[in-house]
Amino acid sequence: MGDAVDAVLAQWQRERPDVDVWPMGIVGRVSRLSSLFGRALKEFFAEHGLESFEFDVLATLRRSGAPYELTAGALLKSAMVTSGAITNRIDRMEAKGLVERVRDSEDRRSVRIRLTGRGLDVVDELVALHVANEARLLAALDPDARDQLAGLLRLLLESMGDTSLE
Amino acid sequence: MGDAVDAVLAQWQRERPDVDVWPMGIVGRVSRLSSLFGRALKEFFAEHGLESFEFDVLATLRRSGAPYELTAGALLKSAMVTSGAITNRIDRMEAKGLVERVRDSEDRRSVRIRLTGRGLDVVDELVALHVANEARLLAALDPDARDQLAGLLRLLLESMGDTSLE
DNA sequence: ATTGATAATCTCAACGTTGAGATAATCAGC
DNA sequence: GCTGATTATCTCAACGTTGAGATTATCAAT
Repeated sequence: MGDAVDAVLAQWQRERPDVDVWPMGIVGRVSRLSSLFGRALKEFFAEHGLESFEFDVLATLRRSGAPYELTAGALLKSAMVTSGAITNRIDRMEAKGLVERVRDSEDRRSVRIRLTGRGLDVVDELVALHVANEARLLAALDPDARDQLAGLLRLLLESMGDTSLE
Repeated sequence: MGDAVDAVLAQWQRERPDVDVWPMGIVGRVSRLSSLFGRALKEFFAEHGLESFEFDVLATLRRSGAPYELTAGALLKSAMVTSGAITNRIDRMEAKGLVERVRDSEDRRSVRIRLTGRGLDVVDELVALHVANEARLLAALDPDARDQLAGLLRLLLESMGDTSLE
């Protein structure tokens, strides 16, 4: 009974009973869980010859709908990384033939990143397997618990301004 | 109404109605939330002249109780990073006078990392402020919601083997 | 039209992590 | 006591991200 964070909370309670460290029970767990999920996904994608970030870019383009293209800026926000990272990622994915850069003729500052035929095939073949793998990681939750958890996380994200529109 | 992940789920529903992507509603939110928490904490610690990882090491040593020392290996597991990263972090914290290395006379392979007086002062002064800052980030949750969320996250962590003992 | 402000992307040096291998110490079995 | 396996930490080259600045394009106001 108890995860690693329970042990942390118990230690604080013993050492600093004057401080109620309950927030660590949430922030700490979110952080550890994110790290564990990240490792599991990395392993899964490696088995399919992809980096995690590659699937992330492919999926972002795929779910945006035909013609499967977005600006570099849109990809950057979605991935929550800096501009240098996106440039680097797209460079490598372009070299692998998963995406291509298309200069926007309307606004020539923009670069549209477009899924290639191969990129579309890869993501369409993988998405169901990926979701099944994630479902496996979440097998400890019954359907009610899933909804509760998603709802609580949504509440926090909204309160921190993580909305889609802006 | 709706966070960024809701928008992602709606896109998938439109583009690939044959795949039920509910797991992304949890894995994706945990990942985004962890990233947002990380940024907020980084900012908070910077205001107090620390890196996030520095507080993390200080706190891990502090809550272990007197004499406030742990092996490099214990710190490594707690921080979920690799050995190279811990060596590097301790090097820098030693240079700043926050911790010191003590070779274990029982097992001379081990190195015990010990809080200095200054390190102890820093963490003891900061922990209450840090927790208050985290509580601010979680203000959207009422006490019941906090307990529910912590419980659901614990369930997942336990199922993924994130236990304290081993 | 010109000017200045804003916007989108790319460049690149500094920095931190990873992860395999090196080093050194301890343990288990013969 | 040796020998081999194991354990703990450190080393270091490869790699990816950050973030400030450069570049190029567009927009707004005059």
